[in-house]
Amino acid sequence: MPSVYHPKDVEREIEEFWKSNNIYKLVKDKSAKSKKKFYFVDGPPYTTGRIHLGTAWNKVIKDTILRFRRMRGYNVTDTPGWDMHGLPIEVKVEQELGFKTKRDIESFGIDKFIKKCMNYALENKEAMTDQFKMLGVWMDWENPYMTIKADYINAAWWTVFKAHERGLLERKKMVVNWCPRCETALADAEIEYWDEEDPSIYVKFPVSDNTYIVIWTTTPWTLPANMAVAVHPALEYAKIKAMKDGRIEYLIMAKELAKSVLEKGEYEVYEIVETRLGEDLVGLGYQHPLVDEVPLQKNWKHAVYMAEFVTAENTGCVHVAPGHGLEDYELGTEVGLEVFNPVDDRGVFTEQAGKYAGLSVKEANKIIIEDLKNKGLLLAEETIVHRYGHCWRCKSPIIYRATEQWFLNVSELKDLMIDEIDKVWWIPEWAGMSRFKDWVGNAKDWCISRQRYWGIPIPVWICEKCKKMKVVGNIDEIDWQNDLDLHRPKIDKVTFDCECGGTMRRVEDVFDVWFDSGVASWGTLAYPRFKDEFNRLWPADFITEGHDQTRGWFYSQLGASVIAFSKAPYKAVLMHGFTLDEHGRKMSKSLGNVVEPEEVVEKIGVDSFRLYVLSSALWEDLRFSWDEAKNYNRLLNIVWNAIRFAYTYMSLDKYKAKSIDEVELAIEDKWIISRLESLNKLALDALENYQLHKVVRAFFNFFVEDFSRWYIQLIRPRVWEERDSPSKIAAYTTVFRVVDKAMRIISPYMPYLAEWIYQHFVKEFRDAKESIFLEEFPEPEDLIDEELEKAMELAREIFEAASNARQKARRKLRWPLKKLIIESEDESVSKAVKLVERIIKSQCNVKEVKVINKFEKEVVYKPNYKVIGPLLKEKSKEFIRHIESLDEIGEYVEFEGQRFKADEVLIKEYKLPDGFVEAEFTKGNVYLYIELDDELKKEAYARELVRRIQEMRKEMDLNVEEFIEVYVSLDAKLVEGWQDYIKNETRAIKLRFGEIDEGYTREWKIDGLKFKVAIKRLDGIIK
RNA sequence: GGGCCCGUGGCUCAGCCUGGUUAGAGCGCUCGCCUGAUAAGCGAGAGGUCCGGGGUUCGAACCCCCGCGGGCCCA
Repeated sequence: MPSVYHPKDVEREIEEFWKSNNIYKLVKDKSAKSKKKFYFVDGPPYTTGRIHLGTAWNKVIKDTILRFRRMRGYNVTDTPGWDMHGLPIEVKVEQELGFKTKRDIESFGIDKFIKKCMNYALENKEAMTDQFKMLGVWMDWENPYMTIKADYINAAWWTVFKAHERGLLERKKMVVNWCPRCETALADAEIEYWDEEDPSIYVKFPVSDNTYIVIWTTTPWTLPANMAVAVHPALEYAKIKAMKDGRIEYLIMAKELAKSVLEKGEYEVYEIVETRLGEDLVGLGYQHPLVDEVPLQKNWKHAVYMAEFVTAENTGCVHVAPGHGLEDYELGTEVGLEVFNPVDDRGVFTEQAGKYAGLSVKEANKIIIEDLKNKGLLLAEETIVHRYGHCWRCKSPIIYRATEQWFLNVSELKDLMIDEIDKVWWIPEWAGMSRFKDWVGNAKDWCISRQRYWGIPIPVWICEKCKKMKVVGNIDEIDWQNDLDLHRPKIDKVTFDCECGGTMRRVEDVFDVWFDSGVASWGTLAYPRFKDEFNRLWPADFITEGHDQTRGWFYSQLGASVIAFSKAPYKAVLMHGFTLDEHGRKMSKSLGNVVEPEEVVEKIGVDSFRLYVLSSALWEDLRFSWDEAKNYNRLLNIVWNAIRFAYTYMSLDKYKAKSIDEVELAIEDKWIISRLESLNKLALDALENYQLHKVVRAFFNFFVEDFSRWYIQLIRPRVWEERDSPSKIAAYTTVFRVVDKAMRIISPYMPYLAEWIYQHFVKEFRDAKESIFLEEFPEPEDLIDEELEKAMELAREIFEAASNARQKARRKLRWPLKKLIIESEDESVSKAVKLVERIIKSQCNVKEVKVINKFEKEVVYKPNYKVIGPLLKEKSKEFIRHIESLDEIGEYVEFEGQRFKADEVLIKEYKLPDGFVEAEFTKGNVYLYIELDDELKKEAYARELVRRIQEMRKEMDLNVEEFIEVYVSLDAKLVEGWQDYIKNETRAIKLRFGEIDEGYTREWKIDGLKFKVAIKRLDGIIK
């Protein structure tokens, strides 16, 4: 084994091994034989071309779960998916071609444009596949599901057909989010909000000559489409007589808001002349403020209506434009207002807007404000910073427009959806029960149509003559040749003959891309073209995505599935967090804080990366910290070194695996085996319950803390015993069991290193499978001994306390000490210590360990001057002398007829007997006797000498098994009785004291005593 | 305005569901130790109003309520 863990080498070797031996396929074949199914559906990443840290995290979670399930004997579905349609790609291609509007696309040619989009998606898919593979993600990369393929499109069409059958598909005029750049409708899920500065104006709508009703708006451009004013029925409104620049006006607005509005309008004096409830204002007519500029407005009557959505904010009177607001539209439909929308697809005013025709809404804002000012209708003008919606792809501010769109009426299915949410296992629970339910509870009908090109064509054909509608639910109803045929513009040429003799043509729209992925749980199985797999697998056993998918994929899938099957499409959903930078900010190019997965993997290796991202609660955001990530590399290095230590000796001794029943286990062996089984139990439970982070912690706690830092230290002497020593074989057997099992447990998390260890360590000592991933995930065995685990815990605590005491007394661990006294009132301590006494002795390097209830200490009372002084003043000295004369001190001290509480006037101190140093542990104290007698000193010197000879052997670069001759310029008496020990430890054939002979020589110092050591190597001489 | 989540040493995070020793870990810092796992490793020390306030309880980081701060989503 190489002396240092180089993740790159490990990854390269294992990747090559997997590839040339077809391991993934072997694992799949094995998995395929199982009857236990595990249907996982991949949330398809959008083919943007590069994965980021979040996507990497996402796939690592999935891969870890899938590897675990395969090892648990499940037949795992691991089809990866790709989300390949939609605006993001269109926008990218448009940018590449320098296009500004849809007209550019039309003149370029839709067919060529679609081809570009398709190539773009396919190329990106390839690039991203490589990136995922680089993370060790084992999925069926050769056979992914793609939203652009015929089978998949068929699934989408079939779903819409189902909706149609159930009367849930509807074309209706509705106010929708509209992107003026992309010239299409957008779903709520496609809107990004951020703060933006907008005008905030108060406008007077003329009721009569000098009377006005005052409204407020941040979108002056919607005023040309104003049709009404809404007031809240129960709100109190006031008519106010107000004066400004010598003119008197009567203004109508909510009474409680009047003051602030009038101040904004800089009115000098004002008084309320009349108040009325909102409901009493209904029917009050007014003149459209821009009637001269928008002549069409003359055709309609404008008046006040009441509406519940009005709140006591701004003026309490709401400008209503049914063509530009959802609530406005709903009110308009209710009371029969005209839905006037003089804005076209590009966000430009049409001829209907009179004076404003040809202006974009943004440009019109300024001019409209100017016009209102000139007409004396602008009460006040300010700006406001508020959250405004933007197109998720091109970032343009959206507008609201009433247009004809296709809807899935999912709001009718809300109750069913919520019932289904209850049946799903959510991890964490609040992801579904609180967050998701809240979103679904507010769900509106789903606008699934987009006026775009690169998407699944909506399979609705309408007769030009009689308007009869046909929904195609099966792609075989039309003539198609290859997988990618079913796109625009080809599909647009397909027509059907109508019964009426007319021709049916397809509506031009394509689907909202969220609808694509919404059908993934059956689309990936090519249902309904093929039914077997679907019948066997559906619904999904497990999905996992980030919390942004609450309104995204969790929702689109639930909606589509409830339409198609009246049932949730998944049984368990793990919601994970976002990756943020280490300060908790979003990673973004503009902030310059983006960390690329490649960079991380390059620096610390795939396994470290995977362990890092799986180490904290998955549903919480991950603040990426380089220091933390690097730490996992360090931990793996410890794992490596621990295994390397064992490997060195086990391979030297040509160890062959034995069962633990065949050897006589020492107490520490039984202990680490018990710990191993505890880990096994915890890991299995955590993985089955999707608590992935718990395993990472437990694993390192076990492998680094228990195994490397403690167990290996305990067995070191056993490892150096002669070749056939049963105690050594028992240690090897234990080590082997630990490594073998622990690697299988952690292999889903760190596939490369675990496989490497399996190939180079496990296979060396036992018959093994071709790959660790052909092994079973270990089943916990009944070898947990809690009493022993507790006892060992205590031993470690005592060791730490003893180390602490040594540190205080400056006694190196290498120097043996006479005795260690453990003081504890806890009955269990003495029992536990007995169990592990040998270990405590050897680790603490003491000759004797004793447990007692009470360590006798001399009690010394010292006067508490701080208290005594102020209390007794000039008598203090006398009092102190009195105390010093007492032989014994009870609870009270009598002095000149007064009683003092002893613990108030005295400070009680304990004095340890000479030679002892104290330290505490959780269940008591330890007392270490640190005085050295001659015998101990000889041993200490011997150990010091051994240490130095070893150091020199290393400097000479000697083989571990090589023999030497040693000369030491010391008096042999100093190590009397320890000469054999020294020879044994250093593999010295000869050990001479006195004069230095020849060989490699160095000067040393022990305890201030200077001397020389010379070492001669004995080439070729074997004892 | 509403929903959800988060707030624990300088930093990154466990623990909270299911209340119970002296609240843990890693990193960083200081001081040591060990060493044929050695371009490693280990220990100790310092460092905490568990966001604040109230409540329930014999007992609250944990359960409840009210605030404050941050994030996401909605209006």
